[in-house]
Amino acid sequence: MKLIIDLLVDKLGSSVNFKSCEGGQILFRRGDRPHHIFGVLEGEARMLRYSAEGAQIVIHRAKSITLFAEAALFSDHYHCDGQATENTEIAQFPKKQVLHLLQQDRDFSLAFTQHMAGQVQALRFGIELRSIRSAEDRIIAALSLRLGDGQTRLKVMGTWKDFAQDVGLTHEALYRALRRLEQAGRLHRNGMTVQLGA
Amino acid sequence: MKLIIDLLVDKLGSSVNFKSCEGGQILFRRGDRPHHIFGVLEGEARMLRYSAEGAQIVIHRAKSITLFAEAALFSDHYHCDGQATENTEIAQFPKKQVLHLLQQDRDFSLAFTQHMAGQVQALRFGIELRSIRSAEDRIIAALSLRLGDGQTRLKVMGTWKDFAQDVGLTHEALYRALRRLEQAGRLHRNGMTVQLGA
DNA sequence: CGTCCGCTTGACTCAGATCAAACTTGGTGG
DNA sequence: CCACCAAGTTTGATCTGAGTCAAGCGGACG
Repeated sequence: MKLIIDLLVDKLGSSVNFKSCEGGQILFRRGDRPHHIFGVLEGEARMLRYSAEGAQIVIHRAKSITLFAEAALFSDHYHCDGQATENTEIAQFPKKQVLHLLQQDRDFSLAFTQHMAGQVQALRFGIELRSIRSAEDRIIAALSLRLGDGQTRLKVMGTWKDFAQDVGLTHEALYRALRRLEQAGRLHRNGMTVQLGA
Repeated sequence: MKLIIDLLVDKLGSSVNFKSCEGGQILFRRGDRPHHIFGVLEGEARMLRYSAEGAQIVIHRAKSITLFAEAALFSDHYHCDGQATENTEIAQFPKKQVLHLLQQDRDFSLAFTQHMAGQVQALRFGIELRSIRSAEDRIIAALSLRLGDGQTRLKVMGTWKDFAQDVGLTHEALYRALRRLEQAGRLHRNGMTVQLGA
């Protein structure tokens, strides 16, 4: 199945606005009228708010090939700042037209809903995952969920450092836990390929 | 704005199936054909999978007045087990009819998408929140986000114990951090009402 | 050839988890 | 009206394991 970003690009055609941003560049400010929702094609964007004390609060780090600020579709103002973390390629999708699509194009609407449902599912697990205190159990849980039905091997996407981020550990903690898991025979690995169990 | 569960109940009328479940009761099993999506009206339901080693992995704890297993709308099988954690009131929404609504009822479809977008937003922040190591900063961040624009006071919903769960702390750690915040003058509280800053 | 970055390991610290216990508070029922 | 129970709240002592800082290795890539 197709990425929702690609689907949006297909459907909206020339209305999509591609943009190269430098690190730190502001995409929108809290309170602005939202005219777009966004996709990160390359790099990273952050959603920020500020505490009563003025400290930055990171709401979300949008990584490559993901949509963000979708909630702006249903609001008359952004509820946080959006900023490119580093040099980043952004796609801007006009809110008005996306809403129009959602209302007029049933296939798109369903695909969009499906995408959101998948996100919700993944994010919920992300939270439960982070409530597993032990690094080893957390890793086993994260990997187990990526396994198919009777499967016991899988190839982890990206680097182990990325994986550490995904599961909410420092890379050091991850490497150590992996080693312990290997020593205990609970897991074997070869590069990015992992074998659970014996 | 109306809760999505109430909207579903309104729209689907008598097709909605209400059900009282005892703790431990199975709602569906992984691999079953999904005929429903669910809402928790009272109590709690869990989504479970199992690691290669046979250990339970909690995917999600669905609390009161929330929808769960939405992803089943777009799958021909449940990808995890669903179980009532305790005595629980469940609403069962027939998948077929929900899909029909999504396709035929533009208002509902948009409301559903809006609901999912809100969920995604909240869950993303839940994850970022949990990456704040310090209990104090975590609490400030969680509270700050619940504040309106120029606001500085708010009433926390539920008990402090619930709040501790929400932000991923033990209640002990929460109470201690609250005390430190009060002593430092970063926060004042009176029951469930909190004043940020001086 | 040199630089960058992922990978790996070591030593140390500390804040939150855990276990335990006491004290509120609200509601129930006799 | 009070005894009682359940659940939230609060505090203390202790422990543990992930974070942090630091350093070294090795492969990829220009």
